[in-house]
Amino acid sequence: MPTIKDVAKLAGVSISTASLAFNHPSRVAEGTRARILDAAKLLQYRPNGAAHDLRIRRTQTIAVLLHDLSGPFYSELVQGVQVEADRCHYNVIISHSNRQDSINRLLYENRVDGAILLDPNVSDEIVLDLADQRFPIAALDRDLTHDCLVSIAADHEGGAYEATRYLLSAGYQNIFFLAGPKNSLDSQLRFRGYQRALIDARLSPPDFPVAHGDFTEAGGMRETEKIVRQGRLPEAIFAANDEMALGVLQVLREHQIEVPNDIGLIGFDDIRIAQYVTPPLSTVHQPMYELGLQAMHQLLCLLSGDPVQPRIVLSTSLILRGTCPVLSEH
Amino acid sequence: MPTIKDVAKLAGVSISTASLAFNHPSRVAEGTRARILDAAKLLQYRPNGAAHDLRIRRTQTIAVLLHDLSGPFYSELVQGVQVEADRCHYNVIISHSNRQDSINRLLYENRVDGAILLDPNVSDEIVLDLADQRFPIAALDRDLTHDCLVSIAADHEGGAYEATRYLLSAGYQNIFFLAGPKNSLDSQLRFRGYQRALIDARLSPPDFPVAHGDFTEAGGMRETEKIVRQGRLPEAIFAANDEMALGVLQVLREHQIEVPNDIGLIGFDDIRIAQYVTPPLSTVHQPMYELGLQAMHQLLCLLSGDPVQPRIVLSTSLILRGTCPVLSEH
DNA sequence: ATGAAAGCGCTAACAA
DNA sequence: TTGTTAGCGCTTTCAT
Repeated sequence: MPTIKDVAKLAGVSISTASLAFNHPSRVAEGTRARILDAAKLLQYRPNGAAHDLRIRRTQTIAVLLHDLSGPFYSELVQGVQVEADRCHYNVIISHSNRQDSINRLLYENRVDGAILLDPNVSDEIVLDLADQRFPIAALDRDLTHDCLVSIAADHEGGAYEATRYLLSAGYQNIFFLAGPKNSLDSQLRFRGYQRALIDARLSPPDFPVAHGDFTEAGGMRETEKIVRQGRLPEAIFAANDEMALGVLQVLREHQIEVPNDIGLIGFDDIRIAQYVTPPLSTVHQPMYELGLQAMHQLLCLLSGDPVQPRIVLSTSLILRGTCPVLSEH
Repeated sequence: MPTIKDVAKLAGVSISTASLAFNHPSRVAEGTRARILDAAKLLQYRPNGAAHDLRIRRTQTIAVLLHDLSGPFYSELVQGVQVEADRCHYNVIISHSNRQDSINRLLYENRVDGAILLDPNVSDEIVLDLADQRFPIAALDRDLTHDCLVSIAADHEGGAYEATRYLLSAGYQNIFFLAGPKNSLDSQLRFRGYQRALIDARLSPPDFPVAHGDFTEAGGMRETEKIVRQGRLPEAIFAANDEMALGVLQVLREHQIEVPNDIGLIGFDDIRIAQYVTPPLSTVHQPMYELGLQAMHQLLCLLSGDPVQPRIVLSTSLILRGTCPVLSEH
């Protein structure tokens, strides 16, 4: 494997001139440069990235850690990240491993200049530890404060509040909340919004009917089965995410319970499938693209020492489709 | 930023002993090791990956290049890759940039030990050039031969043949093929399968009714609109991918053309949405997970010098759902 | 415009 | 078991 040394030798110049020819073409005579480039081509020279990075002490790369990349959901996020990264000539690599050493490798070994984290597998502790070591991080859907870190999230609580309020205004009284895993911050925030809407509407706190799914379609089915079997059908269900709502919809259909006539349903996320099911799923849209864009933007500010907004919350929007009545005055 | 030198100094040992403590713990006395680890923790030492990689001349990392990561479609592929990589302690990074320099960086600058390519943006020429330079590659959905390269693909032609044959056996005669972009190998192969099925069935080659979409839902809609407007509705449509089939379905519904009674439809890929639309889309399933697994497996063989299967074709399977009649004898 | 030389942080002979 | 030493391939002063 040829090195820059071989190229220099073949071109009859010193190593430094060869290096110059690649990195600052204008600082080397045209003829010399041509000779060097020719030599490189002839030898099939491939620069060694590790040596380069070691020397300049930067990688010009940021990592995006996702624990799950199913759905165009994350695709949009990455799209946003990519656009902003491209604008500033940064490179993006995505990792979606669950192996701890693989994560460490990226975060702890200076293999990237910073990271965007959307991965519940990485504990808050680790995130703060990294930030302590001045590793710039954009954390999505976390509630963390640190001067080397920015937090970005959709307004989960506000979105849930709006959805619940809407259900209420559509005449549904008894609204069931299908939560996500107990330790999910997103789910907790969405529950809070739901709760607040109910309290606001009734003045006295009711006995919130809640079950915990696991954010999967199967989990949604399971919990819905239970509800149906117990014969205590609510007037509406607000699912903490669309995946579970998909499961709800399916079980409801199996039992010939009509949506939205017999029961209303709203999900959260606005995954692509939401618009294809029958009836199309009403849901709370998260601005994933914008989230990605902002995350990358703030991260770049962190990297360049520019002032950042340490905490960004982006608005969601309620998408009314077929699983709840569409009120004209809305 | 502390280096291994600082750690060594604080622990009162030489640099090499410190290095040993990290890389071959058993080769250093327990007490010494403990001191070194303590020092590292105290200093918040972070190994420098670039220096490490430069020295050992390997990255223990492979790149997966995707031009599009929407859909659980690619998620499954990556899942397969990851599982196999984990088994062999390799790291995986995913890149989904379209910027040429970003791609080069990964492929041409020794930043990874090998790559899995599923990205039509990278030309066959470049792929062969890389292989020439002994950069190990697993190429998906390409027709390439090289001793430093493995080709992996689903049996596009066979899958299309089976789907078309099925449509024929279900009684549809006039079957329209909605192709992908003209330069797409996948689309070409699928067309070939379709063509062969028709020829086999009729003995004399018919005038194949074909239109070219662009593999998107919007493209599917556009082409279907044309067909409908011209009033020359075929008995069935075989779409070169599910995205386009989604568009077909939608336009058909808008025109109150009933599927599968008025017209049959089969797609290709088995994206997740396929099972959620109404009626659920019949399609040809590609074993994405298996494809990813095999790609990574062969790549690892290439990397370790083990014998490889230079060309792997995995079977597809016809998934019968609601957009074509389900024949009992099938 | 070009070259000599130092050194980025690390690993691995080899020697002690 | 530990230390000495020589690079890995590259960029970048600083001379010339």
